[in-house]
Amino acid sequence: MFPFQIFARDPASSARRGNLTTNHGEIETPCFLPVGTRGAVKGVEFDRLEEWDCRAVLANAYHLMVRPGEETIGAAGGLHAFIGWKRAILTDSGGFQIMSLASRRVITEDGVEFRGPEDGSAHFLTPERAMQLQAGFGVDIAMALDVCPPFPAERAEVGRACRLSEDWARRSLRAYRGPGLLFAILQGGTHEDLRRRSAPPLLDLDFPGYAIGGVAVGETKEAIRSITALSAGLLPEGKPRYLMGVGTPADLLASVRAGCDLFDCVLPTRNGRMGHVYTRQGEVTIKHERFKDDLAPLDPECRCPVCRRHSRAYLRNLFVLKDFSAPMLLSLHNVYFYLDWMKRIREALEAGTLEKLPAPPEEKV
RNA sequence: UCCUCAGUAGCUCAACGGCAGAGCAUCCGGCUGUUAACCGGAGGGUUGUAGGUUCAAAUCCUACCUGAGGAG
Repeated sequence: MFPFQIFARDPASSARRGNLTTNHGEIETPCFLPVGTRGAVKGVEFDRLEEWDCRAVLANAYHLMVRPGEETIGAAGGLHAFIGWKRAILTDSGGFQIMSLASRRVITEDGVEFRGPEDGSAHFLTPERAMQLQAGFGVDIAMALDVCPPFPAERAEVGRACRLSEDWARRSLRAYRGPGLLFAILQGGTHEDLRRRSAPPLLDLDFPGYAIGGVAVGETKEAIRSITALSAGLLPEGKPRYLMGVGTPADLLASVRAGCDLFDCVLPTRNGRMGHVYTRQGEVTIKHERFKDDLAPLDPECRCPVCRRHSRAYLRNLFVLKDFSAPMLLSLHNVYFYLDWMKRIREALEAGTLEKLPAPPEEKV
């Protein structure tokens, strides 16, 4: 039986409610995966994620290859055992690092060579190597190695990224021998024709799932929304669609409506550490002086342990004092908020009320 | 009572005759498959006080005030 089943649809949009079966439990979609690049969701314990019914986290094969290395993870019995997480793990292959570490890599038809200050040595990543890593880690969802161009980028560069990503997807599929599901990634930047042209060859390869990549790398919000909607429509109806790296709570709702099923984003954890939190009322920058004596919780309707116990004034004080608990507590709230937001989206989908679900404002409180 | 040293941004200190600066703090902005508990911007001064020397003084001189240390 195909691991992805859809059992409810939104009559007013392309949104669907599904289940993705993995070797480490069911992922109820639409689903948000907290980002744990190096095998830890920064500031948030796995106990909490389990308690909050988080079904999957994202890690990064490239970063784990650099540190601690595949031997260490292999000796531990795989990535789940090494990090102590029993539920599903999705690993990105390192394609994003081709963009984010652009100053320290050389890209060729064969693969990409990274060299940098992490441990002083060079690391070569090919599609085959990325598959070997992810297979050895024993992850539940592995990603093909792709090339993620930044925005803005020359059209020719985006076109080259599309061709390489397609070629590398083919090589990834041929090389992957792991226990998980392998997803391919659609590129094309903001160019509708490149997206349209890139999708069919990938679909011909018949991956069990497809991702939309190269989104939210510098474009406007409008571009993010339109590319996402276009790309989702190019991907198979019956397979999971993973929108990589997106986004804000409002982005997530819009993308669910566009037909996406899986999401990850650093915003809840990174912004939590930076003192920026998401609430039903809007976004709160906790360091602002106006919260100095605000005894209300971050979000009065939030049921997270931080909002149940602490006031904005207290959290601001911790943040201003640089107490280690501040970034942790704010990340905790944000991750809870994201997981809860996706749960509300799923419930609305099941109840057929998604159309009426209001997105949290992106304005500041 | 005398001697020595020190007083510069909220704090710690630079500048030692030639445009008064930095770090931290404060305030503001940014962050979308993490090189990020990060990056960027702004505000903030009668240089302890009062005189003097000089084209020019935070800087040199005099007195006073405050603080630290020492002597008696």
